[in-house]
Amino acid sequence: MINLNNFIEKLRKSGLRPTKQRIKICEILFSSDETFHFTINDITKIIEEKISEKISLATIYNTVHAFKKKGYLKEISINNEKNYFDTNISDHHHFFDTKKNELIDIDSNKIELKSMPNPPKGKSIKNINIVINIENDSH
Amino acid sequence: MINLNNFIEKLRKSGLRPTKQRIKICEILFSSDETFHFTINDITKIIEEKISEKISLATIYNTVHAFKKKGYLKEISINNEKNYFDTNISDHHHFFDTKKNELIDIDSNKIELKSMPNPPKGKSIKNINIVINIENDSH
DNA sequence: CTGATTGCAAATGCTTTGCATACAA
DNA sequence: TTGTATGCAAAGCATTTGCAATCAG
Repeated sequence: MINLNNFIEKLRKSGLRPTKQRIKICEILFSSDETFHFTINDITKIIEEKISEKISLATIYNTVHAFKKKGYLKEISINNEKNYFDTNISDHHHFFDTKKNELIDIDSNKIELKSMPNPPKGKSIKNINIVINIENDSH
Repeated sequence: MINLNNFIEKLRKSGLRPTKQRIKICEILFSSDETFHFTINDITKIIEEKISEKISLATIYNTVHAFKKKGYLKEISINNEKNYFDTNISDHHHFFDTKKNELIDIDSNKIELKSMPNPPKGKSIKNINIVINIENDSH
């Protein structure tokens, strides 16, 4: 049983007013302990289907970006077609199923670089982004 | 000295008619041996500045996509903001300078994975995409 | 000639913005 | 009451599409 007060607390703590819309979106995103990968379109559909009161698209964009800024979500670059967000904010990488357009987390310690190339002079490494594209066998 | 006939040949061989526009774009992209990273906007500007006759945006899109389909270009996913193409079609990865929005190639053999995570059942690895974001020192 | 290619303008898709209304504190 | 947040419709931007005019073979 999920306690909405947790979400309300969470929002308040980070300086976001706990509005009906934000709480609803929290419920959708953070009710499960499992990682949730989604596009704006995905949650918009979920809201349309499961929720009695509509939330405007602008608010959905606002909220997702606010959550990202507060560190509750990570934005993921997979390809140039879709923009994904991830409730797993830890340092990690992804499998991407190119047929099903589905993301699977890869723990950071499961994937290590043997030889790391030196960054150009005067530059240092900020972060590393690894996507392993996968497809069905028999190719 | 670049011979346009090379481009004309190249185009003909792959079944693309060597039009004025396509040859011009070949010149811009393939005259140097060095890797060239660009967005559609980049070449559009180059064409506007350096070329007497304009090439319509639709044709630029057409041509770049045709070249990609023929294997002369690779499309690169760096982030969700810009869509890059690369004249280096070999298997390789990239540094991305997040301040200058600049790409630098990393040879495939300079960056090896120590431990490779197993793909989910029934799936096999298609390709791996690594982007190392870099920034100026003193951060 | 004949089908491929170009160029324009309109259409699309996704995201952002401006502003009046509603809401939380 | 006061500043935030919402929702709508309009605007923005990158990309694609439809189609008539043009070009290559």
